[in-house]
Amino acid sequence: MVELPGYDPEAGGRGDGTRQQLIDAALGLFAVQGYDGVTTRAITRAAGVNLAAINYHFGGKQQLYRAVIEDIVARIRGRVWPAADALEAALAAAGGDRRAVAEAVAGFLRLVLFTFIGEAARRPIAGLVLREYAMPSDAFPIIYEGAVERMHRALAAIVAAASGRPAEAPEVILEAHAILGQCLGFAVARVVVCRRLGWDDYTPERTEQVAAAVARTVLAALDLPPPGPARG
Amino acid sequence: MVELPGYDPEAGGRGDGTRQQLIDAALGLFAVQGYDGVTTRAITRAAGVNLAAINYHFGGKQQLYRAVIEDIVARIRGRVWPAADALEAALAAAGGDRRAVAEAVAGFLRLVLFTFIGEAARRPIAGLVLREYAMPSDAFPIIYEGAVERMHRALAAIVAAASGRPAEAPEVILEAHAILGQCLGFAVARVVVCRRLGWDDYTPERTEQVAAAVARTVLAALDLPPPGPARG
DNA sequence: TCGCGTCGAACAAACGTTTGACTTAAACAA
DNA sequence: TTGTTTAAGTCAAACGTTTGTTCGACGCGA
Repeated sequence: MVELPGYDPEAGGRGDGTRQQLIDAALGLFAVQGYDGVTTRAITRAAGVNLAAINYHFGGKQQLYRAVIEDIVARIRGRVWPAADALEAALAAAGGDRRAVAEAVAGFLRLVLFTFIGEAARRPIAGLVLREYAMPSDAFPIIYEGAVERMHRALAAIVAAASGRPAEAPEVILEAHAILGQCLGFAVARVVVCRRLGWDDYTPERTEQVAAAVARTVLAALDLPPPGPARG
Repeated sequence: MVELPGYDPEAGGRGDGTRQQLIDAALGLFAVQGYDGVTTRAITRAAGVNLAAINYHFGGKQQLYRAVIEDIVARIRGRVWPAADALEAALAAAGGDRRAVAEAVAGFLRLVLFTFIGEAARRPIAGLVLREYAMPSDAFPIIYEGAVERMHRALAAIVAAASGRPAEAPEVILEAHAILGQCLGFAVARVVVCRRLGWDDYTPERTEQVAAAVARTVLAALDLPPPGPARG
């Protein structure tokens, strides 16, 4: 983590290691404490680099934040876009087979949930995204166009496929967002969920429980067959 | 603590007005910009009072924040607790009448939604609560025990009544939270919803649309009859 | 008179940023 | 090889500003 000074941790320029270390450290801190709650000194200390490195590599705290956003959007995009494409292809291929639709939906929801609350390493990503929801900065369009909108359209396609209504209809979009909210709710209100259930934190097993509950609720809401005990 | 019974806010001491002005101004600012994003100078300027008033009346910025939390919890409690009591009474009275259960549920959801996103004046409340979800301070227990848990238990009672399972079962609690998430999602991701639908902001009419979409989704998920076009 | 509340001014600490000297790796000439 | 140059990167120290907080004087009703 804290690389020894003087030597390049990776091939290429000497400073590439410092740059990435700053982004990684800043991601974790921004996600937990917010932009204003984090000082440049805290970031550089966590990254194990000199205080002046932020301004040298990024030009300032604000530009570092933007770099962090671009970094996580690239990561989300690599995960969500292929899944969204696959989902829409599966919906088209399913035709009227509601059981096939249900399975595609459940799989997509599982991926969204695990992206949000699954691995602890991925949690800062959700934290930053939710923070941009609550207090959009000028980096919000990057997130929206790079990741959120694609996921949202996929969810609208789900509702459209299950109900036969057009995916662009406002009520379909609203219902799609209601479904997204079910996933979001477990990310944004983690503290509440854990407190209610006596959990200290999410674990992979508990995330499976959450995913199962969300799948039950969503599939029932869409009048799709519930997930069978075993694959059909 | 912030209680006023027996005392009237204005006619009493000279400083009672200043105290409330500070709480009101701080609520709006904290909700939009977060604790660290707001300076004591901005608060006192917005409240139209002297800079030293915060420390005189509350002892510091942190204690002012706590007073704000206690203030909004009292407001939420006055709205949510009676509704939750009424809901559970209605559920008990409904017995096996699923249409009656559906109506009680829809009414409760509407109230929750309007509390979160309805009137613009009430929006800072949701903003602060969601902020405490994301970054719990030592004031979080006040919110949780004063408002959130009661609402959460009412939602669990809904799921229990609709499905016949015990309200304390973990999967029932999880599904209840999934329902809450549908409401939360429209508060936390207001920017996304508005962007997707070309809205500039929520209006009372649009909140009705949202409430209708949530009601459809939730009632379908609980296998309850959909809301009729007119009251039955 | 006293005590409460308000006010402008000032405080020390922390903030983001800048500076200039130093270190390092690679390129070039002999 | 050897010596020099060059540019990139690192570093401790300091910059000016803003932060939350404190202070002492002042106004006013009791």
